[in-house]
Amino acid sequence: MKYDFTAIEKKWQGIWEERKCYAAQNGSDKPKFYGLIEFPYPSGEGLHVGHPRPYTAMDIVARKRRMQGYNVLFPIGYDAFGLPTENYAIKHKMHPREVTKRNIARFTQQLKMLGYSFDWDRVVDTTDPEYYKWTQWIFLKLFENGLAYKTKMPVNWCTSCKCVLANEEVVNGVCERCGSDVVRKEKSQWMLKITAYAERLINDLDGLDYIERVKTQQRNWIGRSTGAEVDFATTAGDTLRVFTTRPDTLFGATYMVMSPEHELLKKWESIISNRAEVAEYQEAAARKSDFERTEMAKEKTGVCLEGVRAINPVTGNEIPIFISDYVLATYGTGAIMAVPGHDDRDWEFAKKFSLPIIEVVKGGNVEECAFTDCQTGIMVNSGFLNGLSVEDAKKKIVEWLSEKGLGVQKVNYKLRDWVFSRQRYWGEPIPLVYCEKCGWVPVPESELPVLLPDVESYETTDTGESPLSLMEDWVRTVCPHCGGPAKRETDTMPQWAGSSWYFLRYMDPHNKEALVGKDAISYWNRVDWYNGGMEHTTLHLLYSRFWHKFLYDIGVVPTSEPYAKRTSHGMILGEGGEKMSKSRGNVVNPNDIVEEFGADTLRLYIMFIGDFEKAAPWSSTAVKGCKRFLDRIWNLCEKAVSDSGKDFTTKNEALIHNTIKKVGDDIENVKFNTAIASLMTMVNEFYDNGCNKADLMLLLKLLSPFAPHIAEELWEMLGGEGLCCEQPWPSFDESKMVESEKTLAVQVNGKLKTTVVVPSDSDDNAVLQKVLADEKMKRILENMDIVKTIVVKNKLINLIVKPQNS
RNA sequence: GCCGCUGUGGCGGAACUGGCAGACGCCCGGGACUUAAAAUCCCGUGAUGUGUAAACAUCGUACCGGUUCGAUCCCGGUCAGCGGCACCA
Repeated sequence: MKYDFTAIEKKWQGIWEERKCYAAQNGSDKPKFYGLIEFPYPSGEGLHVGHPRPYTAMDIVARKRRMQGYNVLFPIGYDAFGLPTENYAIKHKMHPREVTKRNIARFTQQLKMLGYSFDWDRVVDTTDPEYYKWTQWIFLKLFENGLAYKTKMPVNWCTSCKCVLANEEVVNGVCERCGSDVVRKEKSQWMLKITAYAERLINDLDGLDYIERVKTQQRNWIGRSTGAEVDFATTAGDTLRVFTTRPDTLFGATYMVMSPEHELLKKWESIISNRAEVAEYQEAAARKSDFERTEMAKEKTGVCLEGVRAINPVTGNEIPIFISDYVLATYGTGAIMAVPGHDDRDWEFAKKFSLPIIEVVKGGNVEECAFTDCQTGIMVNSGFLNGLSVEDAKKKIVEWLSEKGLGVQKVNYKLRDWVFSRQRYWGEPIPLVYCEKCGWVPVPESELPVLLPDVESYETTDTGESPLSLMEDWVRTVCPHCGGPAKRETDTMPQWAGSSWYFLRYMDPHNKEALVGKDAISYWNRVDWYNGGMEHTTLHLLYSRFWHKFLYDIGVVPTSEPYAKRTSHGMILGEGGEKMSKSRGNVVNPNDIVEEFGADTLRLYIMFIGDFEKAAPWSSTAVKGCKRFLDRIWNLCEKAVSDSGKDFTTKNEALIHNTIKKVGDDIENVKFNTAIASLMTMVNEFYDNGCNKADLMLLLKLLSPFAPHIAEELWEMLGGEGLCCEQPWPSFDESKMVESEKTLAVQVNGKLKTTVVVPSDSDDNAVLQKVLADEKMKRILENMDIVKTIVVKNKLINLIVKPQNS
């Protein structure tokens, strides 16, 4: 009989579904395991060959855990709000809901085709009102707790999407999604105060089992720096406050710089004598996008304020104040003290404007360039700090400043609050109404969800308002507080909203009373293992940690972190090593692979392709190797059935036990490629030295997480009881892992000469005698004295020799 | 500029804690089976050199140097590539 993968895969998918093999039990006595993958955005293109990489990986883990006796929650859902769907709907004059429904149906069919052990009774869809009701509920709680606020501010505006973007969505000055220019625009926006959680988001990383590069990237993004705020008196009478990480260099501060947007400038308008020049500079800066501002970074520009000067608190010197766009309004206090001797930017600026440069940390030549390598060193030209180390100087100056009431220690973060409104249709409506009398009022919980109205057109408006703003009947409402006339908020939430808590809903997806029931959350607790892409590290992963911490604070969830463990997979590249994309025409469709080779081969290949954590190029020829491997197993099993009278003996017991251990360990360490390689080695061994039925059944159990369909079919063919996927995971016997004989490397002066076979754990002398008896070694050692012998047990022997009589 | 990662055959990639570099797979070559092809099975396959051959020698993990009996692995330096952040004071 031939390996008819198409029929076999259909057959077992049907059986698994019918028996509900993969349904998770809430409140079971078994130990629980919650494995999570990032739910897909159901795009119109359907599943891409990149999707199966993380899915198969976690499916393997989930299947192994079930065999190990765990009650496993391995869910799937759809992150279905978002712009591509909306744009497609506009173009084809369909309702986004219809487009979404169609795309989800396609994804579901494709995912089922790959044989994933998802619990299909727990599917969530972020666009389902039963789901987004709770997204809105969380927003209301954030609002009630002062973590959602509306403010007029310069925002990132995508010129093509006609929509506001979060900082995290702007990449190199362009829109992360469409690549169009992003400009700054003053708009009134809903914001979430993620900065209030900056410290906890950074500190709590320490206790998590995340791969290091995820932690590093999040730390960099949050960007903590410790320093001090220092107040400078000015001749105008006002205090100019700055943030610095180097208060120790205060004696070297020879001028100040304010951002062009600094609010003191308005106040000083009347006393600045060159206000026309200042105003011109401010306007020019405002016209530039953030991107242009950084592009211009090469050449420093600025204007010196005439009529106001600052006073350096330690030297008492009057120093000039400049405005320059190299100082950001949004970081620190929007003003700096410039220490040109020890900061590249300040140095460059000082040179251009001929400002004094003072060395305050010994070690460089500040006339040549700024001496920035000064985290350690000795203070000079610094009055009462002279002779101190940088470290001591920092302490002393902060003490001195706080005594005088001129400064305090201060921690700053790069992280900004999260711009949470979008001017688009296909998102969750923000559940607030605006009343002239009462201001912003939350929609009562009992009235959730606030449903998306059916609009005629989803086109973006020319005014930059949400399409919902044109639905006057929907917008007009009554104030829940005073009953007077009020208007609904017409902006919607960003795509990241629904994905910030979806893993909680999986625990209890049909609950109508709460986003997750108390019993469900106390049983499942949190995600044990979450695998996802690096591209979400500073977006979804950070946002969802933030929401989870908030939900913890208000008592909804029992843990302050949502995910105990985070791993990440590399991208699947096109055949030539380039990124797979429609425009390059190198996209591989999983349907084609499944049709030609079967889902098991695709699953196996996508895991065998290379290091899971690194990018790997697709190879259409290498896929065949995995198909061949399955064919070889198929043939072995067929032979075992027809030769059932004969009893083969397994010669290599150690190999079997080593393979069990290796496959198990490799799965835990996301080394799927080497796990498969060791299964291949095992099969090769069976071909060389024979095997019996029991050996094959053991092989099938190890294979089943990787290639579950063929494993079931062959399990049945060999007369196995029950389902292969429900067998206990094989255990290994440590004592049987050691081989009776070892092949040792024999080196002379560190160079390999030959090998010898000795019984395991032979003592050093026995090894040496064996080596000395070897014909080849006799030849080599002729006329040589052995000076030293090094033996590494069961591994190698190294003889250090020198010629005789020398 | 700063932070992080990576560099191994024709290709994808292995190598535990410093101990036989190249597992496993692809490609390629040879053989068996076949009328033939495909499929399958068996053998070979880092480079160079010597040898009819079995075999042997030398070189080899980006490059230069160091530590060590022994280095893909540790240390110092250089080069190249990838990713993140980027005027964050």
